[in-house]
Amino acid sequence: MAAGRPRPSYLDGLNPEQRQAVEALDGAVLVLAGAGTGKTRVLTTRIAHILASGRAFPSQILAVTFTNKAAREMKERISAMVGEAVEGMPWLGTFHAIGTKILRRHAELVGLKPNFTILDTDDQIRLIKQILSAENLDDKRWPARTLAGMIDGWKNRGLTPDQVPAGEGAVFAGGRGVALYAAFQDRLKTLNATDFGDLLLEPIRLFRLNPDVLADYQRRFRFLLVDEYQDTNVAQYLWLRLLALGGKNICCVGDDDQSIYGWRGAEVDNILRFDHDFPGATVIRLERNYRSTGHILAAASHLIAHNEGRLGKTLFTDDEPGEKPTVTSTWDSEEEARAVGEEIESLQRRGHKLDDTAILVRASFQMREFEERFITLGLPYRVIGGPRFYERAEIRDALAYFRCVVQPADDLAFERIVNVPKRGLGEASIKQMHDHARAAGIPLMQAARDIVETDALKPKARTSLRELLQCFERWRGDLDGKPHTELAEIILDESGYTGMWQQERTAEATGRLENLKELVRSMEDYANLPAFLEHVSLVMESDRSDGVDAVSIMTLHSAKGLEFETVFLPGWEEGLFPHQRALDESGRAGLEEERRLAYVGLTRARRRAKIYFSANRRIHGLWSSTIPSRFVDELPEDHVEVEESKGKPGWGGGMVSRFDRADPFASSNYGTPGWQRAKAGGGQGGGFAEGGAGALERGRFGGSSRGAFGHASGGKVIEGELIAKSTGGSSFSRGDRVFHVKFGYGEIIALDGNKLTVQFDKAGEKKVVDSFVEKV
DNA sequence: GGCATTTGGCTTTTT
DNA sequence: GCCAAATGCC
Repeated sequence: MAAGRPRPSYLDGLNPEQRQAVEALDGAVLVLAGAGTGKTRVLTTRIAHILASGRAFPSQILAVTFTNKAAREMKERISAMVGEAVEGMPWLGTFHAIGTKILRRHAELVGLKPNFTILDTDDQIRLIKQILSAENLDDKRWPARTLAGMIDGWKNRGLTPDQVPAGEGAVFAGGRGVALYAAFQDRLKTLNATDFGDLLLEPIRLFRLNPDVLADYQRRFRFLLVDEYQDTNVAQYLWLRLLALGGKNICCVGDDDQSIYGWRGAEVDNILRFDHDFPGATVIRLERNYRSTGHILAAASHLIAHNEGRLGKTLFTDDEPGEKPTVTSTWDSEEEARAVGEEIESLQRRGHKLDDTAILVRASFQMREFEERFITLGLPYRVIGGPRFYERAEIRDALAYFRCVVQPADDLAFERIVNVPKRGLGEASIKQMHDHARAAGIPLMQAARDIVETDALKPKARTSLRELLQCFERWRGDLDGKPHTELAEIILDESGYTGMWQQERTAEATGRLENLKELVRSMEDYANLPAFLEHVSLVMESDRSDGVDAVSIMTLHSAKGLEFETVFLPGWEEGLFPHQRALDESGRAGLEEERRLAYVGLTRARRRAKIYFSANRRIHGLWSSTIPSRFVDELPEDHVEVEESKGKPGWGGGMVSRFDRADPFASSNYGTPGWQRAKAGGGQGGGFAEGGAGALERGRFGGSSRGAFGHASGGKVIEGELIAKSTGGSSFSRGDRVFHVKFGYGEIIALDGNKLTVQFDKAGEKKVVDSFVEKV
């Protein structure tokens, strides 16, 4: 791999923009890589190029990703290009893994010991619960989850307790939010633990408090590379920015149109502001798409063009136009699943592989209907995502045992397993230990040791606690003596943990025992127990794909980065997609993120994209009539095919059946908000009028005066902003009784255009748009 | 302390 | 309507 050669082979096959992105090594570079434009290829080739050209040693390159999967993939691809040199790339990993590495090296500087534990979300919440109950706060009124969410939010924004804006902490527990955050941080330090947020926040604090340490890393990292830059949160941005100070060579790759994690703290602004943050930055656009056919790309591009806050790219392809994406309406979600099932079977008959097929849903509750249908059909499928291996109770219990052996001060782990299996050590016994531990300022396990020597506990409890403690002593003594996998088995056995599941003799218990075996097996790859635990807190995946040809079912979020020959996109209905909550909570920004999600969904398809919406869907148990998603309207007419529903009657005509029976306001299909607005005629009424009227016209599928996807008059409407543009059309008046799908029954107490103030019987006073309620 | 019943919530998810 | 968690009872 001589540097002198005119054109190293790894540059072969790159298009001019990709090549520019690979070769522009100096200064700040932003690569705006549209969907399917070869983003990962550019990133990995760029690293190969840095190495091959001798600009830096592997250890001088910092390359960060979000997921372990992405990091692994990058490692593999780089080593394929440059050989084993990657072995020496110690700084390629997730933000959290690299943060941990830095933090362990300098733990003392931020009040931790190098062997600190990393708490996952579950531990974090249990700890917060303890703090809340110690403060005598009613956990009904002030749930630990809520505070955990707030703390995560602050950490995502890089805020330590003293930096939280005054007003923000005030909303929790009567102004005690920030104090509780501070208390939580204190507890973490006492436990020698961090949560995920700290893995970013603490390095920032470390760097700020110790400029010499920072300078050291700034010197070390000659090149910085960041994957999925649109997903970075403020803390990650600050972290990067500190490291990049002094005119570093930083290269961020991302796509603002695929930013779908705003709700967990990602700041699209980071990418939108890049050239402001790094003056003189080179911006390179990758717009040549190698994935999808022309029609799919056109549909996706046209859809995403409805977003305002974007940098703008124009994707193009040399591929044939191919099949137009289809839009199919169904009567209800059951028929939708049936239609998708039939289509897949038909594709299968024509020789398509199920592996090349995916169903991408907005919310996971949608999956069940497809699963049920596929079971009936005998169609193999796999659900991607869902509960992760290490989140399963048995795995967490086993890990807690191991943690107690390795880290006697790990109170959370000890508390988790002290009475699992049942040892007669209930709440009362645990309280004893807690009180003593707190009073003496010692870890729980040590407190337990003291208590065993007194007669504070009943003889029975005392004996079993003593036995447990003796076990831990013994296991700890074997840490160096026995191979760690063997020790792990001994621990699970002698503690009675495996015995507990064996006794249950249910299919579920068998599965759990399998998982435990799998856990022990996976330990073989690590040198010892501590090394394994270190790894497991950050990584640990369950995707054991079994090699069977099967349809993939997953959420749109987990589909990002994947691609399939055929993609089914069901549930394109207002309220579900875009999701009502995204609109309510984040208004326009929420809508744009939902639209990006739709864009991500469409661009997963190589040759076929099939969109569905159904007229009725069960939401929280209630059958509700629904309206096609505005995203359907935003697809370009010329690039989309409208299909008749496979099932019998489409919309207008005498539909009957289940809906009528299950519907609380029976026989009133024609009285639903959609119909009322349709009757009122087009743009009136604001709210969903546009979608509603259009939908019904399309519903008959006779084609309408506006064309299949003609845009109705009136501007875009975003719920949550409660646009009052309607005049006259409203048929409501004060005192009317109304029904709302979410809030139930209530009485109108005030009107303002199409905005109603309703006193709901159960939900209290709310402001709603009239199109959401119906007269009763 | 363990089991049965009631309650509440219900978008997306990584580390 | 369904599920997990929390409460209440024995």
